[in-house]
Amino acid sequence: MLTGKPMTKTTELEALVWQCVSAIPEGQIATYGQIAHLAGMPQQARLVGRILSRLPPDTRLPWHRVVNSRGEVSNPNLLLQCGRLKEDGISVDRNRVSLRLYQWQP
DNA sequence: TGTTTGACGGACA
DNA sequence: CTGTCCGCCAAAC
Repeated sequence: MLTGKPMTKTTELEALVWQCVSAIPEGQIATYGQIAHLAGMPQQARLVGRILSRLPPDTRLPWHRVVNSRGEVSNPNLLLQCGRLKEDGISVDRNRVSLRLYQWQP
């Protein structure tokens, strides 16, 4: 880690979240709560959302594969995320995807 | 220092 | 299906 920032608890969790998100296969999706759970912090889906909101715009992390528990795109930039999901071969209808069809089962 | 805000979630009406 | 309520918590005010 050469961030210069102190290794606080949240930055450690941040790295864990990044790792979980990067593991989501193309063509599949995960929920914020699911990532929170995988990262060992169940019940803190909100924190996952905040961590993703801080990602640099040029990141390679497939953050677009993360949606809320109802399969809705929560990202303020709906067009970008929906577009990327479609590139992954996922059908998006009214800012929504089918969790039943695409949710990742680790 | 107290309050509000969010890329959330689950229970319930 | 829609909407309300509450738990969660770091960051921004």
